[in-house]
Amino acid sequence: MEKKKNISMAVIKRLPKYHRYLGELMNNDVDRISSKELSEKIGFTASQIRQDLNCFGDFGQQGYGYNVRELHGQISNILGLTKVYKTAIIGAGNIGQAIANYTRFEKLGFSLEAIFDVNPKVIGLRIRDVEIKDIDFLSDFLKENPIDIGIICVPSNNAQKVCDTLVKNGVKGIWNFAYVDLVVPEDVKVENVHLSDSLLTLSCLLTDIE
Amino acid sequence: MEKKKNISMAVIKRLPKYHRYLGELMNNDVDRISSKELSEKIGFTASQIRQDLNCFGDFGQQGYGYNVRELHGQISNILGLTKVYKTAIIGAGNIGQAIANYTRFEKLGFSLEAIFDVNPKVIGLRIRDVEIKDIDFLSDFLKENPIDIGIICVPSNNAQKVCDTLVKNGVKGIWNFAYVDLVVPEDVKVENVHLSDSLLTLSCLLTDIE
DNA sequence: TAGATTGTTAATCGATTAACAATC
DNA sequence: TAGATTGTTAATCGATTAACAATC
Repeated sequence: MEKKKNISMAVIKRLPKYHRYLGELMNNDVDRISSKELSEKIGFTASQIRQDLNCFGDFGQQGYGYNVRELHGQISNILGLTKVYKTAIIGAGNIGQAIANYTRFEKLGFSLEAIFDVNPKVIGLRIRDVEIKDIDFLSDFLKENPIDIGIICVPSNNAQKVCDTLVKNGVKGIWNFAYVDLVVPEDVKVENVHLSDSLLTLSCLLTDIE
Repeated sequence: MEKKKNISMAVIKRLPKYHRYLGELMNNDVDRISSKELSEKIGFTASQIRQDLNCFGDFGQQGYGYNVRELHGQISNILGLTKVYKTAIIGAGNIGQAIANYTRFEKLGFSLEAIFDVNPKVIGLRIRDVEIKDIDFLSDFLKENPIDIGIICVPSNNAQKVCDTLVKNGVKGIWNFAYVDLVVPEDVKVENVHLSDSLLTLSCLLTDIE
């Protein structure tokens, strides 16, 4: 096993979109596609598509294009969708509950193992068969049940503390919905969903200036 | 009023982060900050910070740095936070309800005017004093009540249809949580929150390849 | 074989960083 | 005035696009 060292973040950020479009093509029983055709659907240039894919291997065939099913499988592989990731949600507020209720993530191979919260009113409740546990037991739980991805949905002021607990107990992936930038060791990966940033970006695009 | 024509998306995407960090500095009663100090906090280079800010004006002062309160105000202005945006949520499922329950967006000047759904079980319910309306009345509602930003939280297969209705009734900003790429006229801006893409990016970062 | 389309190198474009004169 | 720090130009770096030989 060797790290994907030289793959730029720009490329990685495009991979999920390839995965999605190829999945749709598969569902529509399309067998093959050229970079040119895919380009028209997905909105990247054909050149960029070929460059991106060639970061990972020679998946195409001259004169033919790409086999949709095979390419989808390759990208699934690159995205790490061939294994099951164990996840835990910390914070069962609005966003935590929303994420817990999603079923799409399960289908992609992300298994929700536990939910934690501080609020006695929600502790003991169940979301899709997963009981909300007292956050005081987070550390103990992680020691017994290794988790791959911690999904942080607590208020910003508690997020770093929760993050530290996760990291201390071996969690290597953090999906962070709190509006803070978390500090983690180098081997821990953080992916932020900063909804306010997203909304402000939109607001900026809608605004003219003097 | 003149368009921010030559500002790259890379710069725009950083603005919310400036806004957030400067807001925190203000809360901590910091009066002035140099690009170097801000660089250490925010994680961009000092040079990049100065370049970014100079896209919009000369906000600093040689030998002194930037006045925190003034710079925060300028960025609020650039982000369009000086006006109130009227928003409507379409789709009162998990994510729609979560967004509706957020109060931070109200504080930033985004006012939730209405919520729509197809499900008779939720129509008539209220989230923070906003009643969930029948989606059949969306078009009529928009004609009477101009909306700046439509927040699409319906399932992917209905998203484009909802989007078309919004656009047809003058909505210029779409905050899209559905997992599709929407087609809109050039003068309509779409900001996507594709949670699956985000999770898959994280999964990719956690994965080694052969 | 002829046509199509890849993989890949080279050229271009854009974004980031470095440097420094201007100036508070 | 001396020191600090900006605004801005120039240099570098990286990402995208174009071009085309290789080859199915």
